[in-house]
Amino acid sequence: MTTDDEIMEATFAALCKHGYADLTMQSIADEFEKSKSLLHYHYDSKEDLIVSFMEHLLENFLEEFDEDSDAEPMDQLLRMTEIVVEGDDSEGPDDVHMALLGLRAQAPYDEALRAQQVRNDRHIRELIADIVRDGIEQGQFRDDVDPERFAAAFRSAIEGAQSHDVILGADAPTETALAGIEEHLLRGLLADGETLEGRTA
Amino acid sequence: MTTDDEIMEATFAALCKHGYADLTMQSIADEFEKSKSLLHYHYDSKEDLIVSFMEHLLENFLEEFDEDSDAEPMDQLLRMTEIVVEGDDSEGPDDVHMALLGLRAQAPYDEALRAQQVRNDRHIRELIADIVRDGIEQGQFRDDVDPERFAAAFRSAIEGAQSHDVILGADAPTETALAGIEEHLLRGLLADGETLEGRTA
DNA sequence: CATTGTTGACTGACTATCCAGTCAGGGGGC
DNA sequence: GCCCCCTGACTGGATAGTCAGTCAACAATG
Repeated sequence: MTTDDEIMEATFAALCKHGYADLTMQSIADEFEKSKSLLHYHYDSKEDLIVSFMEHLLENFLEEFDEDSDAEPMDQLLRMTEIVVEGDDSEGPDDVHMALLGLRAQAPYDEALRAQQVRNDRHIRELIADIVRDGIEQGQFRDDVDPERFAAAFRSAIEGAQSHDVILGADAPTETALAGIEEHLLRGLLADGETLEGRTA
Repeated sequence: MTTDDEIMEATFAALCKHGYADLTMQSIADEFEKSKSLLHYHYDSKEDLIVSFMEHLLENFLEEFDEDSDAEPMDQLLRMTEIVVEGDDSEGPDDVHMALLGLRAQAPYDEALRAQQVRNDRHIRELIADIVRDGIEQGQFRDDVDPERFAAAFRSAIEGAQSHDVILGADAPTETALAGIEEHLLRGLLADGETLEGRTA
């Protein structure tokens, strides 16, 4: 593993432990074996490091999701719902999302962060819209659905649910929200004769 | 206006200007005419002040929304969508939401903040579920809708859209998200014969 | 009425601590 | 020898919180 990878991991660990507001270069350094000075050697500033970390997170999500790009459209949407709202079981459940939430909240005050977030948003909405277009072409989804409009609403819903899951912790109504998204957003997508039976988010 | 009110206003102003991560007692003090020491005189600690501020925000939202509790159910949902996603025109558009986002992101690391957020969430989901129940009773909404499940999905969607609006700023697809929520979430609520025509979010 | 406490709101100066970033230099591979 | 990673000690500035004391309002007392 390269030093840069180690720094990304340490940043992730520190962010989960302290949150963005209390994230310091020292707390990042404490999470790996080398020194704080080395962070400044590899990155010009704290902001520089954070922006790199955000790119790193986006790449990770895309790798994670691209695994099954040949699945059926509805299954892909269900899988995305699952990954976004609950997280992948391969890592700590809410950790990535806690880190992400802190970075997002900082975006309005930091142009570099905001720009990265905008790229992220565009990428994911296009991903959703493409899946919807596939579903329409294959006749599984209604053909009067506007893919972009659906993508915007769907992404708001799953990221909203993700935020609640992280913010409210044990008191989050995550299962209810998932069921609601499935029933009220995804089901309306289906063409006549198609059904959600046998699939689960 | 009492001193406490002034402090709440100053906290709000400082939070909008600097974001939670860079919020200091000094930056709050700079936003009003009295001294930083006075903040410590009225509140034991920074955390204490912030929690009070969160209660203050919730009260404000409820007052704002309770204005037209006798409107028709669908109009109430549309109005809530509008207020949550775009903000009320009476104040700066994104300011409250920027402040809110920062506080939310901090909740996982601060039990007092999290507890306040949980109360907030319960209150608002019950508000939505009650509106849905009204709509069902009045025959405007389908009677096979589960109010709690809808409330969870709806709240995720509008708060997700709110977050995007704040995070992405000018690049946010807010209009598209609003249209998507209206079309894919709210329309599915309507009983046969009812229509969204003539209403707008 | 005038003097004398008393209390609550408020302040400026202070401190101990912590922060991001710097810098001179160590050490190992090529 | 020279470049590339890397380090520990350092600095100047900022931070939350403290503290002694000011000031105006008010009540009680003579």
